[in-house]
Amino acid sequence: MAKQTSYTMRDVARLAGVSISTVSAVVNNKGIVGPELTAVVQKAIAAMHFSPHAGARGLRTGRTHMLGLVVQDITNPFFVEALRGVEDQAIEHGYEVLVCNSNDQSDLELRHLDALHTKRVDGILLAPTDSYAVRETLGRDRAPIVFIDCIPMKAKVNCVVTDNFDACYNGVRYLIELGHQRIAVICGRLTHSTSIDRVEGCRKAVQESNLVIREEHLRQGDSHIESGYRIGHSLLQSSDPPTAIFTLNNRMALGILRALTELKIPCPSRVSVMSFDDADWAEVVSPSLTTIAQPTYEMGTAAVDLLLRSIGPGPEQSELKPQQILLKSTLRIRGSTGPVSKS
Amino acid sequence: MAKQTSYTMRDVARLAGVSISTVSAVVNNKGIVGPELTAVVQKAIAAMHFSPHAGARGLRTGRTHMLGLVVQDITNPFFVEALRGVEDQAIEHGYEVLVCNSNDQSDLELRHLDALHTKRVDGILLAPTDSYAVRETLGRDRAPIVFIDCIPMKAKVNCVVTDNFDACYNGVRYLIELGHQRIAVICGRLTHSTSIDRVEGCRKAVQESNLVIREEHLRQGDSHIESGYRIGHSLLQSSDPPTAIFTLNNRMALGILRALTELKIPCPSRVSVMSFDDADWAEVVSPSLTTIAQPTYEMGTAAVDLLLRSIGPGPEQSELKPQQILLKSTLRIRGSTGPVSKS
DNA sequence: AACAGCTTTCGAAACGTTATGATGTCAACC
DNA sequence: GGTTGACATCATAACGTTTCGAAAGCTGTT
Repeated sequence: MAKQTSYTMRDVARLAGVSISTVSAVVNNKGIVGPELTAVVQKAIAAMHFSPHAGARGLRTGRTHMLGLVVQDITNPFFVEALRGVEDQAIEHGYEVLVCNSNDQSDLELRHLDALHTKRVDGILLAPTDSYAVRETLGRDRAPIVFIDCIPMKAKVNCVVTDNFDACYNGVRYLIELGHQRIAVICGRLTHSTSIDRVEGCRKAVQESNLVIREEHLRQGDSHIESGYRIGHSLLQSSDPPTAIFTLNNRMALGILRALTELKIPCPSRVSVMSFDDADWAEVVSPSLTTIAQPTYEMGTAAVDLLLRSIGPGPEQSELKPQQILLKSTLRIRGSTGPVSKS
Repeated sequence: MAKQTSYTMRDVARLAGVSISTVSAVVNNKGIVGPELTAVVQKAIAAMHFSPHAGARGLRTGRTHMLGLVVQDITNPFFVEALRGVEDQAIEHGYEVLVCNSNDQSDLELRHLDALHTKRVDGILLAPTDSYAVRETLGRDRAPIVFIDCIPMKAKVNCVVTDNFDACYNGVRYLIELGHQRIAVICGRLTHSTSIDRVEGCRKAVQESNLVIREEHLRQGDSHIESGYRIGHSLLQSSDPPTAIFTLNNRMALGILRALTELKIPCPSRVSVMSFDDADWAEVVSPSLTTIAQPTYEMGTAAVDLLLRSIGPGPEQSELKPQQILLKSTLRIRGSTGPVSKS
């Protein structure tokens, strides 16, 4: 018959004929229990399939060994890859990860943050949907936070991000070297530092060559295929279409590609396409997609490292100064970009 | 100065000038506290940003309001989509989800399962890597489990799966109707009920038309692009290549597509390609990919519903009989499949 | 006046751990 | 032979909730 409830240390202690404290000491490898007693206790533990109650332990120690990860959109492979990094690094250090998808809704994000606080996670990794909303809760005596992918405006906080400015600067320079002068940029929401920095990077490269990004060539999308498709159509059918399109997110690039096929515009001979974020299909899609690849997995692991450092070993809220870790991206040149067509 | 630790009900009680039990009653909306006192307490709660300590609560009530989700491979968009369903449905019912990626390693899977038990999650959703290994721990007095995507061999358990047999039967029938006679099938690991059922479905359709799947046309892959690519190469360069390739996983289809482009074999005019699992890129890739789409998100929500039902309202392990929920898939015909070439 | 039956509030005992200080044992030292 | 210290074990008090039964304050009935 199935037991209603698991065994406790009390049960183990009784079976082993020792005190509860001794069991506890064995479970936690304190190394202060004699070898023969240790063996007896371990046998009892094994026999009962005892496993300590993390809740009770957390109540006592103030540590839950759980980390919270809140992402804007788990549908985006970028965040999945980051999640992998986070999880691997977390379990490496004996932590579990509570994953929350805020689905691009700022209210849901706040609800998740509250829930994580209630669960008393030891730390939070946050790719914010709405950095303004989040900042308000920041001051409270909550778990330390590390931001990923995005720096909440002006705030001095721990974060791990790509060098977005640099990456875009280099990407656009590459396009310019191919001879492109009319470059369109499709960005994400401009409330995000991520988008802002990327656009700035593009601007810098363009300005250095005495070019500009025309007003009508800077578009804002929502990071889904559809929006790329829509914007692609509009861009390509305009009176003076760009010769290169730079998408700041790879799913939008898929939309562009679809628009191109539909309109029978050859790529890259007529229009080049380049995209932020690599993907496993980038190589396979036709034409294969030139991308700027972020070290996404490493972003996850680095964020956990930083977080764990700021959690510290004991319950003391060690006040280290906030760190911003900048990761380098790499340009992966493939088939979708080429020299500008002589028209 | 930041507090070391959050406020407790004791603090709230003191501030509101009431007893702890009263605070508890208010927090839990027991509806037994007078209106004016309720207001006072709520004010105190708000003022202190009090949030109850879930660990302590769980210790007392035996419920943690956490669900564990263990998947083989979070890299696979299929599981991400299921995860979305799980999460949405979970928070809908006031649960959080602890996500674990077992990375196709059975030992890691068991470690996750142990960790979840230690955390005393109220229930577990499991897409098993190794259903044999898992079954051993099953009997113990642990949280109820619902399997997703895969039925652990012969065991009578709760699960939510696609009607894999049926889906493949229909898919292959469609290929046969197009005139294909030499159909290759690339399956996943045959220790999985999923793979087995799918292959059986293919076999049935083929046999009904007095055809066979040749030995050398039934290959086993590992669900990653590379393996599709490798197998594709080998299949296409064999002396008597198939006219249609059916991949039981969509990333392998990407590999096939790459092999086709590389070998300059036109699709679908020379070889048709069909794949299990839909993807957002399926429409965009060229040729667009014919797929069998599983209702993945619904698989997640249905699994949570089933799990929550078997958790029941109280701590009593309600012994409902195990249910197997079968979901229907749909065939999405696109550009990668066509009539067999007259050779 | 005494009591019964409500309703509202409270006190105290769990829940399963860990940590601290106390107790007991034994060997070694003067 | 006592004192010291080192070591191994234990009893007990937290940790922050929920829950149960008791207490207190009413209203209405006998």
